[in-house]
Amino acid sequence: MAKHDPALDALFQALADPTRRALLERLVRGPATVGELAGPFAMALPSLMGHLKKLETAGLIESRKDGRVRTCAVVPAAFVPVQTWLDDQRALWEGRLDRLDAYVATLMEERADGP
Amino acid sequence: MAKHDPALDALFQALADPTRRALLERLVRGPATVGELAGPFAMALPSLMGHLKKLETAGLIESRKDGRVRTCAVVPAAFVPVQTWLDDQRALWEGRLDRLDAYVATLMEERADGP
DNA sequence: GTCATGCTTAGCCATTTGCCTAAGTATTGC
DNA sequence: GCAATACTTAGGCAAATGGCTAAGCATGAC
Repeated sequence: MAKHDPALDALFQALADPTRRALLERLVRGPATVGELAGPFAMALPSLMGHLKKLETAGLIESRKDGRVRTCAVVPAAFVPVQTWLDDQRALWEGRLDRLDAYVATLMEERADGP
Repeated sequence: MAKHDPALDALFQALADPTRRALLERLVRGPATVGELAGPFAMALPSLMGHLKKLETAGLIESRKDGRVRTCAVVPAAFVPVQTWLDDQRALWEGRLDRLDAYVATLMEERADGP
């Protein structure tokens, strides 16, 4: 059990912004240049670059510069820790339900055996 | 397609903090009072209450006050939009791979039919 | 009633976030 | 070379975040 996973902090934080999620939604459909990514957004380029930087720092995207053009692509593996954390919580929750079921079953049996 | 889902903003934001994730990790195991939740944390009570408030605002937990004790419980359904967004992105990514496969297959056929 | 308990409210403070404009750098096209 | 293109860097600014202390307000125990 990780007591405090900074990678998860960065991942969830990166996903918490609508602009960054929109960028990812675009990039899962295929790589794009910074200019192409910026197109749909009513935002100054440096602001958008800031978002790309955060996505890259979190590991959610990678980018390479060819000449004067930077091309970005999503890194699907980066979503795994997020998915894993969510799955873990669901497993714990369901485990709790199972124990509750077992407990209720025990109560029922005791009642059936009772006076 | 939601152009900008504020609920997702709040959910991911809520999950981006290690203290709040730790609180959720505790609560998926069962309900707890504010005092019980605060126990393990080296943090002043008002700070921790702030985190609980954010979790509740995001819809990830619910709380009720009985007498002077407030009891909190996780709301598993609240995770659904997060999971859905992740699933959607994976589906889009996989769709892209499928189209890439199809494209490669087309190329291969063309080459086979070629001069 | 009085006091301890368990939150709650109010207010302050440092840092981070998200956005901007302006100016700079590196390629590419003519 | 010279200009246009595509980012990039630098710096500023308002608002949000995450933490604190101090004081307040119900409730439960005695």
